[in-house]
Amino acid sequence: MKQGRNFDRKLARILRESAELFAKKRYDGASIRDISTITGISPSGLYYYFSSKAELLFLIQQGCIERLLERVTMDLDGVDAPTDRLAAVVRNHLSFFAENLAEMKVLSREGDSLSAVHAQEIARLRREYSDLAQACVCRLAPSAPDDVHRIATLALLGMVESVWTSHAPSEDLSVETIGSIILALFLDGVRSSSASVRPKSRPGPVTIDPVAWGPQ
Amino acid sequence: MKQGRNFDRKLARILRESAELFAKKRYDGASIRDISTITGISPSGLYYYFSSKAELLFLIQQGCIERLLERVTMDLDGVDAPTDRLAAVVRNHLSFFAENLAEMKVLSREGDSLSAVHAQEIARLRREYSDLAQACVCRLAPSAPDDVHRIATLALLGMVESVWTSHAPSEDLSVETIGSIILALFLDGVRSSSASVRPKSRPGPVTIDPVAWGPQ
DNA sequence: TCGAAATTCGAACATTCGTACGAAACGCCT
DNA sequence: AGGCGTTTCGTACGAATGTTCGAATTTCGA
Repeated sequence: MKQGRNFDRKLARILRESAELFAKKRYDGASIRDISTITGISPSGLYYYFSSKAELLFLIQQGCIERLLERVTMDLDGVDAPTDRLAAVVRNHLSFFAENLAEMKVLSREGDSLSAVHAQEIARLRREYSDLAQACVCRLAPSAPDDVHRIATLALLGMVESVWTSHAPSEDLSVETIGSIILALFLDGVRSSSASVRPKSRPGPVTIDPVAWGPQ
Repeated sequence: MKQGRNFDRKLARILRESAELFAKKRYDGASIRDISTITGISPSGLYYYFSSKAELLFLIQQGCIERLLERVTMDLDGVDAPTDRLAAVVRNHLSFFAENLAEMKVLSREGDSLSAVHAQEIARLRREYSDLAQACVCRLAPSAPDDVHRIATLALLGMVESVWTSHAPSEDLSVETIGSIILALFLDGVRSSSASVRPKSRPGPVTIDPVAWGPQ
């Protein structure tokens, strides 16, 4: 046997805990010895699971965006109406951010610090995701020029990201409410969306009700 | 004489050139010796102008956001119509970003890495700016609840920021065009704003910083 | 021109970093 | 139980980091 049964599981744990440390202290601010402390594995022992610190960062980012891509693809499957497709993208991006806060922070903040080949692979996956979102935007406003599609897509993803990176973790707004606000904002703007947002919803579970996401 | 005449001028030069290095290689990635190289001042000589590397970062961020605040305040002076006020905020934020790309990247990406007292001062200035923008959003949609105002403001500033930080290097869109797109997007949403954006204005192109995603 | 204040520098310090290496401990299969 | 491949660790190395300090140099008013 090349690797034991627990190899993948233990690596996954290292990636998860390292991601949380990177999210809290940044990539450069968290040393291998810090990771050793929180994982309980000696510094040299860690190198049995990855070959360099930069590769550790790459594995975190790669796993994160691959899961993000996989989930949005599943969520879009069978959805046809342009508005519904965009709603699915927003809902997916937002809830994935909420459920993988550490990894997504690392993904969005530590774009550098990668070797050239690793950076290229991450860039490829990011573009794949961005293109997927842009296609939804494009179908929603077919008459607009492509420049608008590009800027609007960038803006949409940036909206969600900025809300999560500069949002205090203990806010009382639910993911559903924030999603409704952002979706209404993106679809119809501040002026007409101000009245369409429903008042504070019941403190429901973190899972999202797909039906409640229409533009009403 | 306590300080020579050139002290402030030379410090300003150090801050500007350091900001560009921080924007390119991040705060942790740029060493004092790197700054020494690009400024032509020996490492120890730099410490005549600041007392620590963290203070250097603080001075960059403080100067940047203070100038940003000063300019948006001037731009808003005498403007009454809510729509015009928001347009002023968007245009100011966007053009300031374009003209101070390095400093703004440092301001938005290196929020940590500051001592507690320095971080508090920067946070205060940031909140001052954010409150100013939120007041404009509030006047634009008075009937919306405050939660919507907060999210919408966060989203608006995040849109602009994400456009600048993840802009593909080969874009030829002018600042005015991007501003029009974002403003229309924020006011009326994708659906109705797609037709309201003028096709392609002819103000001069904007030089865009390369990289951000290329091999480090 | 002289001397004090302002400015610059070279050299070195103590840490911390990522990582390599060889040996030890572990677990599984026959 | 024996033995082999997997996993873990202690130790140490070379490089790079932020910063200090005393001396050298420059600047400029009197």
